[in-house]
Amino acid sequence: MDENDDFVVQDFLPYLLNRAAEDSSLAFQTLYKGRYGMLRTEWRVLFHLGMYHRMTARDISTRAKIHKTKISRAVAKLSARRWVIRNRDEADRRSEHLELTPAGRSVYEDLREQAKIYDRRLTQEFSAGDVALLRRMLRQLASMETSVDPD
Amino acid sequence: MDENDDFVVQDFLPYLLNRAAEDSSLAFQTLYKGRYGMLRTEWRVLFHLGMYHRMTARDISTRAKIHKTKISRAVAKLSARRWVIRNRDEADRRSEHLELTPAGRSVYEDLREQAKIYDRRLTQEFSAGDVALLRRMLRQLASMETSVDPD
DNA sequence: CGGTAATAGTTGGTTTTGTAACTAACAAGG
DNA sequence: CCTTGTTAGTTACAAAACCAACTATTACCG
Repeated sequence: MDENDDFVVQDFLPYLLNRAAEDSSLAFQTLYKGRYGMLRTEWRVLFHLGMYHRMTARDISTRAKIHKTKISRAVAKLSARRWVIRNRDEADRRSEHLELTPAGRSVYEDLREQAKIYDRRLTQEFSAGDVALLRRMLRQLASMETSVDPD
Repeated sequence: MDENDDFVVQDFLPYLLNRAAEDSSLAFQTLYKGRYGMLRTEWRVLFHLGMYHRMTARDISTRAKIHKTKISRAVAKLSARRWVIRNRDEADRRSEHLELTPAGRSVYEDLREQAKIYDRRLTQEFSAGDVALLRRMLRQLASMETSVDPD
């Protein structure tokens, strides 16, 4: 237990990441919460459907690494609000395909626009190169693929 | 709502930050949970006391941006385990000064060592310069001061 | 086929968090 | 002093997350 070495827990990467994540998410959270009464998981499910147009709960679970129970409840709410439509797969009746309704899509479009603005505000104090590097490192830390694989 | 512009929500910084934070914290979380049955807030309180030796709940709240109810509960648990000692401030009997016991300090020392190792593992695939930049950017995004101000 | 295992999604019960109200102690102005 | 306001910390109740067991359906394999 060497007391006088260089590592300080305040620089511990998971700590810094969590702090940055919490703080940077806060204002945007109040936006989708206040404007649409959505929870974070609902917003995440919504934007995945906005991007990929047609996914099963399992697809979202795999891609976004969200547990299936959270997705199940999020989809239930989104579907009750008629923002998402569920279509049972007739070839495999266990799973169902999810899609945004036009109403759901307009919510998505709105929040996507807001996210874009918000993202710019967060990154404006950094150089474009630094921001690009930051995103690359974050993706790698999250063991996400850098490339966007098609369906 | 321009569909074919460049912004994709998957690059949304709060999303990337949250994913990286969750994934990078996971293994370490199982460590302090499994080894000491601690929650994240308890670990955070512990390491703040490990660094600063003597703080009030409010000090921790301010510095770590943790809500006072969470700290209250964390301190209650840490104190029940005799890892933290509470000393009421006789000049202002509302607040109490918190310190690690020897047992608490040895838990801290152990976890700090583990954190150091874990941090190295997380960052080893990046260059030292990139990691330094990453930490700087994360601190800035969390609106934390870069300098460590003394008590 | 028939039985066991695996998968998609849901539900229930327990923890954990978040929010608001609370107690106790101090501060400040009349 | 004594009312009003503020601060440190705790507690209670509601919302959300977590984990385990459950149903329904398909896959595998003797």
